[in-house]
Amino acid sequence: MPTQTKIKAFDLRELKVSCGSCSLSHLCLPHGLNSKELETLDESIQHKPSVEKGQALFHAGESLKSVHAIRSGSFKTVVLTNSGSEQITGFYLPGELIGLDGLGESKHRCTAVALESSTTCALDLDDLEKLCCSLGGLRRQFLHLIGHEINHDHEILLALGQMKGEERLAAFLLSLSRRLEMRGFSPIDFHLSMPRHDIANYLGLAVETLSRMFSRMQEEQIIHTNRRHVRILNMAALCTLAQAEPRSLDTRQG
Amino acid sequence: MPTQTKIKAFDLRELKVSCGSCSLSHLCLPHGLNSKELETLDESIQHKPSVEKGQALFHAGESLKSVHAIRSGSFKTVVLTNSGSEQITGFYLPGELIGLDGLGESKHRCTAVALESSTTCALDLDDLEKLCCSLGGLRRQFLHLIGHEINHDHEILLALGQMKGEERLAAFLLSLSRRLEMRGFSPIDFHLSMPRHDIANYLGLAVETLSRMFSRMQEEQIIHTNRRHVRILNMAALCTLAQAEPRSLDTRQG
DNA sequence: CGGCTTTTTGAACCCCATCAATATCCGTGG
DNA sequence: CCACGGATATTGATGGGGTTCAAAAAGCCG
Repeated sequence: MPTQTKIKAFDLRELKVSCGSCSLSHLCLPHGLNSKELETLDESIQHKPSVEKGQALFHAGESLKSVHAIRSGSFKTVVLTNSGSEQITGFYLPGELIGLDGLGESKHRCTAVALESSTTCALDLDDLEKLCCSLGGLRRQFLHLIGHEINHDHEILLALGQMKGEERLAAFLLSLSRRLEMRGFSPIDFHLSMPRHDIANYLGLAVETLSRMFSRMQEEQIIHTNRRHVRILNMAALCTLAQAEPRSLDTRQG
Repeated sequence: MPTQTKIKAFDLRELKVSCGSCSLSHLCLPHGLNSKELETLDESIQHKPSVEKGQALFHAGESLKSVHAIRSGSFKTVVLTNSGSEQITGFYLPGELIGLDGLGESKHRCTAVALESSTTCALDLDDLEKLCCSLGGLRRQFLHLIGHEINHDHEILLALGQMKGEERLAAFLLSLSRRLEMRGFSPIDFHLSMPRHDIANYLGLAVETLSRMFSRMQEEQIIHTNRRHVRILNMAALCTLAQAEPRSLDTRQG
């Protein structure tokens, strides 16, 4: 704890990396930009110090100055009712944009909490808007990322509205698998950065029910799981459960 | 039916109205633009013939050429699983933008079906992008409407994940009430353009359950309802049920 | 009126929430 | 090194909200 501030100061220098050298550029805003355009984008990006596990990147109600691209780690976004109950609206992995929900009222509507020690890049919204005008590729990619956010929400809507507990978990694991694979990780053997409680909330289930679903899918030899570690044993069965096409939750042929 | 084509041809001329004279301009994309800017926007807008009840404005899988602003009537958007079950992701009223979910892959991911005879304005996406560069107000409004779409999705997520049946219905009616009021209609006495079946699907309930919720809220003197007609008798109680602040589902003080 | 869709109501069952208890992991300190 | 406490996760038992099956009632339109 006491040494943390020193480490942070060090990191701040270390983190002065560019979009061009970032391993996530193909997923993030830089996608499709040439090296000159990347330089322009770089100038508007602010590399933030790490957010520690459990800390908030931003809170609901705060005015929206910038959107954040995740560089490492992971986040959850939470909205809450006046009665105090909360709903997790998404989990965010490196390369994904967080804070888009604030565009409506120029004010964050959810709170973003780090699931582990994480780093982000902040993109000033005014700068981003201006850049979008001069860089068509950036504009298109920004809109694509917005579209993905909406699509993702619709997928969960479908899960919450139509699926049974086990199917929801299957869809969740499949979505995670696919996204991890895009980031160069194993799609069949991975670590969950969030506790059961968060997954349950996200999927609209009680923790106990979720735990039973994990156990049942283990009995059915679909997955092997030990706490936060997950290995997918039968991908086909998982897809069937999730009512998805083999090896993909949301990619459609066209 | 046979006379329809003639009527359509007539309507096409009739519908050549401008954003400036549109009663929805304060809610729609024109919001915040001056008269000169409105003219520019008008040139990119295509007034479409009416879509009849049950007809689709666009289908899932079609490539995304434009987004649509609703001018009159109402729509539902539906996503579907491979197993055939479908989930309604939203109901759209005049002044609202439909088709934003397609931004992700430049392809519609949902099907938009008219709930009644409706008219729309089509905005070519390429034109809209270009206009957003020159018209800062338009750009901001476009982003706001996108933000509203995301916020709305998160509200339903909260409803599906946290609320009981009766609470979901309360939240739904309250959201509708507020949106109708913004369009100059009575917020406590209105007509539902969608059947029970659609509301039930949207709220993740069985039709029978939804019908019981309607009946129960009538017994509780919170609403009076006769089929598609709804009158709100006890707004405070409705807000309490929906876990919302009095007279608003999603507006926050700040 | 007759056939259709839409809506409501009834009864039985089931999935899941809830309450309760145990088990496992992890960090801290003895 | 092990003991201890707290957070996390699993498992069991019970009950309730909602689905499902079934059917009647009410509107719509020919």
